Amino acid sequence: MAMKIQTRKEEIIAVASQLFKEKGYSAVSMRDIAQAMGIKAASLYNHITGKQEILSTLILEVAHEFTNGMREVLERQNSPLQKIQEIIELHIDITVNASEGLAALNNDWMHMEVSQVEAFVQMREDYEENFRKIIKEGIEVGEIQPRHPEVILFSILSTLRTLYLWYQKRGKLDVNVLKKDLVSVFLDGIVIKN
Amino acid sequence: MAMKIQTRKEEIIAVASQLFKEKGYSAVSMRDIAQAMGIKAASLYNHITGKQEILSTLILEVAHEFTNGMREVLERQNSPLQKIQEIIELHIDITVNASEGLAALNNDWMHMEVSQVEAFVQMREDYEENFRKIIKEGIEVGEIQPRHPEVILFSILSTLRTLYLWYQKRGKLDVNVLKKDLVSVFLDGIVIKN
DNA sequence: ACACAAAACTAACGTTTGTTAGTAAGGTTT
DNA sequence: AAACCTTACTAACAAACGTTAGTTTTGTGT
Repeated sequence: MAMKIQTRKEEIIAVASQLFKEKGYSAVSMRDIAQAMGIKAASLYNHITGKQEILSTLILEVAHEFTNGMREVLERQNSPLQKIQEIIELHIDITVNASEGLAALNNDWMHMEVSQVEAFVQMREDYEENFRKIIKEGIEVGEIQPRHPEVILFSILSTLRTLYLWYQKRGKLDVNVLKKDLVSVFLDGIVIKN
Repeated sequence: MAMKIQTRKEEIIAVASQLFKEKGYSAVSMRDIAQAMGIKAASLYNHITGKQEILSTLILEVAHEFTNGMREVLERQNSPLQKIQEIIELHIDITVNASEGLAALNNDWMHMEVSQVEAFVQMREDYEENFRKIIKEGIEVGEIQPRHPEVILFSILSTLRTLYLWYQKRGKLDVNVLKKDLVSVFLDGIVIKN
């Protein structure tokens, strides 16, 4: 369930995120956003300072959800395998609830202001480093197969990051089924052993 | 090893694909491309008919590599599991050899002409449908775990499609190690069974 | 009914966009 | 040396861009 829209600014960001998802940030004009809201472009500036603010608000909002989610996973101090399962579920939950911002986060982060790009890249690297440590720990304690950690990290993260492209297109796959199957694919693989 | 550049048109497309990868098609101007080549924007039009032609040439080139690769996989008539392994290797090979066009193919296909978008989407759907059939067949003959085929399809394909973002950033992972580990992650999973 | 703030409007600005026209420089063929 | 491509150039175009200024409409509280 999406959060109820309260302010006009949030409404603009919601409409814009939809358009960004379809065509990308650079291909969406302020006039496009305004038209989608039934107003004129100049009117947008009563609520926001500029186009870049729409983008960065949108991206940093979702980025913080990931950062907070990761912090909670680490705080619970479960086993590496359980942590990985929780991260998979975290991504699925965010995708289901905030899927609009994910396209911008994945594809348009480089169009924010320079200082914000730097902060974003740092956040993303920290996130990946946390994930990498969990995988390495799992290998060390013998829970995870001794594959190149980078390959495992990238396989899981790629899938989770592009989930938004896929969810809702394939008519309403149940969230819990998705969680179960996705965890199963990554943890157990797809092969049936004899 | 990238193919040696022969015509001036190919050179333009090579330079443009690099820029598209960094900022996206819409954020790259003809003047940007020209400057990267050390000439003026108007000079580009001696070799190409317009900006969209650069994009569609680039995208359709790579798309055909995938289509041809899939056809060869199907022709060899191996077992479903072997076919999946070959598809994974196909993507890795294309990523290593033609990584520049993959960003445009993934993110900017909607900026082609309408008729080309339609052709592209059809090609992509056919490709996915072929892959889906392989997975379903694998489940039927008992080679693959009875998970939702869509989840398996999407997991593998998401990873393969965004491989270009990772490869070469993570300093020169050996191609054969990558193939082996990636196949292993998807087929066998990451868990060590007792 | 009046005042005030929120949010819309029109009009315009300076840039940047993709692209075209016309032309000059260089190399190769005749 | 003349003719001819190829490929670059300058100059300019109309359209679209993000954004600002100033003004009018709309809704709410007094």
